[in-house]
Amino acid sequence: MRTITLPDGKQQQFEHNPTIYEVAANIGPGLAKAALAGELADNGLVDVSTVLSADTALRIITANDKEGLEIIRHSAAHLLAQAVKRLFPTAQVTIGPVIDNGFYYDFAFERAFTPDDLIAIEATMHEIAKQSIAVKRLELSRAEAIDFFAELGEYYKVEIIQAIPGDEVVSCYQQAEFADLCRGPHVPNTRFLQAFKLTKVAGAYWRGDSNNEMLQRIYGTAWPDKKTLDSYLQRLEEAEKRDHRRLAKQMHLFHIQEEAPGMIFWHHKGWTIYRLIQQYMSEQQQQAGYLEVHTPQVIDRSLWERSGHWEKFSDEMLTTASEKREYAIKPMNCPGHIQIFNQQLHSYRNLPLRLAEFGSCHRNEPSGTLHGLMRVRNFVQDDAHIFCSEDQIQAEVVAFIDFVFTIYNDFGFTDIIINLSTRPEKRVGSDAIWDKAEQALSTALESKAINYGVLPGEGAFYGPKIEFSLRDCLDRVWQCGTMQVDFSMPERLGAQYVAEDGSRQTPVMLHRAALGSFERFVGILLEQYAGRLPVWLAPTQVAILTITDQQNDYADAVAKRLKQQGIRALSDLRNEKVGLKIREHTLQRIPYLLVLGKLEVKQSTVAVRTVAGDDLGQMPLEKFTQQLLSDVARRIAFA
RNA sequence: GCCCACAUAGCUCAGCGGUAGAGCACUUCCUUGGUAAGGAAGAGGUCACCGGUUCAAGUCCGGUUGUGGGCUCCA
Repeated sequence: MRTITLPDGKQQQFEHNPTIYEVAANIGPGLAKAALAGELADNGLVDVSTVLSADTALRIITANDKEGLEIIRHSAAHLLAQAVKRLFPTAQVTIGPVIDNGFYYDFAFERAFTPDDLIAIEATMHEIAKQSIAVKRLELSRAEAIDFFAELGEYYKVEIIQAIPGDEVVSCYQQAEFADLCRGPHVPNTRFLQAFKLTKVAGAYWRGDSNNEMLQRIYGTAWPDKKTLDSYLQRLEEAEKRDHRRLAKQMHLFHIQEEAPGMIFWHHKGWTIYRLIQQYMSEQQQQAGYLEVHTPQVIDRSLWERSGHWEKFSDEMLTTASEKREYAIKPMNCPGHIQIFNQQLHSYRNLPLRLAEFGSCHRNEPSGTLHGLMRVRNFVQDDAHIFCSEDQIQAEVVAFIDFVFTIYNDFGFTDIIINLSTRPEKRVGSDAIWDKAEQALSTALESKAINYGVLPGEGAFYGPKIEFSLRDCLDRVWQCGTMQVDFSMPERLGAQYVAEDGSRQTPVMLHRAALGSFERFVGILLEQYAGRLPVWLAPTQVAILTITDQQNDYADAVAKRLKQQGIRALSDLRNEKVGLKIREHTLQRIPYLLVLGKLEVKQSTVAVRTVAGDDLGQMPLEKFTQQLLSDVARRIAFA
């Protein structure tokens, strides 16, 4: 007698040991048809074919569950591998995990898969899915599994199994002629796989190591049904319209050209956004106790040798020479700030000392990594270095976390990804120092009750860091803010202060940036707002549109008044219909359009239309400007 | 840096061995029109660059540079 307890507390009794499928069928034929897997109290997710040989709590998983969708995607990856093996028997399979929105599978194959191959593979996948092939779980000993895959010529699989400890049973999933090493669970039948699409091919290193050979990765997306697949594909298309590179062309913000790869030609409108953000940061930092400084763009090689950067990053540093001296164009600002610190003997009373610089840095990033404004070779950091004693670290880190959140909030970001990156293999400094530094950061995060992930081994060579990352329009994650504890560089470059007891001490240096780089931040900001920036950041806040040339004098007077109040306004006096003017300036994402015709001149008003298409009606100019200036001061998006 | 794809007018794209095309933008003229495109005419291209195949090359082949998507990297 078996008793199975369902999530709603109801129990089912069986005379025998039932499978999960039987339990589902007992509940109803609809659920039996939809059941993808089961979740057991002790065992986690298992196949529907699992026999329940003990009383247990059970949750039936369908495509409507998050876990069910992942199973569909995982099984879709197997289906992809099966189709590839059918069409290209000499291709070897490797791994095929689930990712956000879909899956991928890496193959080793003697030639590149073409876009046409992808179409053929997808068609074969659909064929197999339609054949309703049962997916069966096999359990093998490690030795049997090695023989099994060696027989098939799947040497990557053999390598994977060889890494599994000797006493473990390994599971495989078989669907018709195809078998894959896998923990499972999987859909019971290929007919559950209906709504999928292969999206792209790309190279990927075996085991993610660039010393290894490159495999071919086929990406796909999979959903419970056609409708959700279609809506996903449509969302993707919409997201691509927010791409900052596309917006930059439409709105004339910046461009990049062949002669300066990874470097930005800022046009006036883009530069206005950039300057507004800098101005804002400058004000915020001043209030937070930072002192702005400025250091040379080009510094003798010897300083970079002493700082340790030459040894580690010389390949990515741009150099120049003059009068037999070799210089590096600065890739970072910290050594420069230490030089400023070292120009006087500091007392512990003057710490923490916070030196800030909007420092223009050049890094010769590998060509394949460049990406619009997000990854460039010349960027300006909102950089600062805090010189402090060990006791002050905690408070400074906590204060900075608050600082970052305030700023991101002002820019309208709420989805902030926070990670703590800990000691890498190649590093300077003793373990005791690293313990202390990592501790300082994690304690600060916990004191603010912040949810964060840990990235083991991802820290900088001189210290651990907290990273604040934001997402772009395609949900790719980009690191923006950072807070890094550095116990090494001040010592290397001879920074000292006099402690309370008169002894010379080496300060701790905290490297930090809130936005990261202005370039990347502008990129993220544009995508966040699809180009419709909040009025305080909009490069042009108001466009003045005349209906006929009868209103030109009035328009000039309105424009003059707006500019007097520091409002960024343009006048469009062209001999064109107002409909065309509205269209063009709306496409330029100007938040407010003032339409001036006979009526407005007569009544001394302006007719206000927003970028969203709302007609706010006629009002006196001063009423409009007061509202706008108040919105700007409060940094809110629109009236 | 590695893998794949792409590069044609200012922009978006068509053309895929046989005399360079469209729409929008631009210039000129007409139009003075009230909330997302008024009309007409005109001008605009060493088809990224270098080399090869061919009677003939945007078109086929090789290389270079850049861009896009991944991978690796990111002080």
